[in-house]
Amino acid sequence: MARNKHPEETRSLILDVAFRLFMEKGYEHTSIQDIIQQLGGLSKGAIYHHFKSKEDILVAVTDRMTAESNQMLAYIRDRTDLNGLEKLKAIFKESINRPVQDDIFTVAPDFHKNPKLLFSLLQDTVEEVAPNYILPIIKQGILDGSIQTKYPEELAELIILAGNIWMNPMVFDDTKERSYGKFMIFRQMLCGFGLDIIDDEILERLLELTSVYQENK
Amino acid sequence: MARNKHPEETRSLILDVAFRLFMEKGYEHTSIQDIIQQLGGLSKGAIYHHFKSKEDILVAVTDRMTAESNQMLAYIRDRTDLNGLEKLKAIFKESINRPVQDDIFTVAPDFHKNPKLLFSLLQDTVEEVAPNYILPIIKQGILDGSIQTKYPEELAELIILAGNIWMNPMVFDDTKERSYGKFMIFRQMLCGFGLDIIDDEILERLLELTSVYQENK
DNA sequence: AGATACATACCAACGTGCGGTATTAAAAAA
DNA sequence: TTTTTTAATACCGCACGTTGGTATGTATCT
Repeated sequence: MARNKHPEETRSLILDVAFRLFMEKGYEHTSIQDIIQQLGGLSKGAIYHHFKSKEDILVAVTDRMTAESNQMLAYIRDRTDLNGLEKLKAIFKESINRPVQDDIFTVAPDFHKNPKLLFSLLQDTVEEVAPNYILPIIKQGILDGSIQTKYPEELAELIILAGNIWMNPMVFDDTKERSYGKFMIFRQMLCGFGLDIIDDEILERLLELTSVYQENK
Repeated sequence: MARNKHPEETRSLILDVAFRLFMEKGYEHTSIQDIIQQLGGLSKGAIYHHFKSKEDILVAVTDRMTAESNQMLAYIRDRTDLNGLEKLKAIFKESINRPVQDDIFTVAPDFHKNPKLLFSLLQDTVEEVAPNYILPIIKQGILDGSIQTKYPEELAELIILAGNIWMNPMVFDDTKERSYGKFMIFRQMLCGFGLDIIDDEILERLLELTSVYQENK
């Protein structure tokens, strides 16, 4: 096969295929051969030209998964018209409405059988999202008086872990009822921290989303 | 090598070695060969006589890790002299004092690089511990009036996930200060659910433990 | 005799490295 | 400006070492 003028497209194609296969069959049960076959004409050398290892592909895949979401987080974090509490509220509202989730929903992945991918997401949540996006917001909230806590780092981590991982209906394959219960408990937890950021509008949208996920399986 | 009169000892030995290696190098970077070498004289046939796959060894390892803890949970769950809230308190007190943790602490494992093992523990927590041990206690608490919630399943899951996974200093390699902060946030969370089960005695013991872990690394 | 507890030899599949080739864009020469 | 050279890039495809797993053999137990 001839050389491609736009290598980024090849790279992107590899990621497309890898993402789909990782979701469908799991990272560990997807071989480089599998990716090559679905790629149509490309060779092993091509893959190892663009990525230095299979694990490197996984990193790129998860990066692309979270990139869009992180952009939104950065935007809200850097707004100047909201106080800390309002920013938190905005984040949960947006993270539910944004299509990042929809993309993933259409694949209907099984994190249930994908420890590596889940772990990757966990890591990203704890090492990137919590300290770089949620923490600054909470710190601002402490300064402007809208949030009270003596342990902002840990609060940031707990909130985003619960919200992003535990509440994600894909991770533990929750039923609609289960998701609803989780959400109510999550809401109560936030209230316990003095964070009353979940309103009925958000709640409704969440129930819609979980329905979509249920139907697509 | 001659045949062993007590095959359970061989089985146990395999698990000992596997456990140590899984902790030190991670499940995926531990090969069957590695285990054989550290086993001293035993062969591949021996391993595959006692376990049907590498994954099967992992399951056995995690089972052994949680067995002791689960026994304690069952004991407290079935006591008749405590109400629900008191049982919850007893559980957190015991889970910190019990030596299961100490065993693990001496190895100073890196869950940080061990997606499979962490996932295994996560699964056990959600599918075994939460529904079979914590949930019955919460349900009892609802009946006897010591606990109030409309979503016992989800509350059980969140509490035990936070307590067993998030608060475990090994999972995300926390510093002493980090552990302290997490614990305080955890305490506040529980209070938010009307569960005032963390007293100063528990808090002190926890700080001791995390110190031990820090020194052993 | 038959089940158990291993040892040995082997296999297919895997991730990865590498020598080679075709294609391109940029620099140099005309 | 056009042509030529150069060096980097995009890709091929096979070979290599390792991996998890199996089939078969053998000694030892009940």
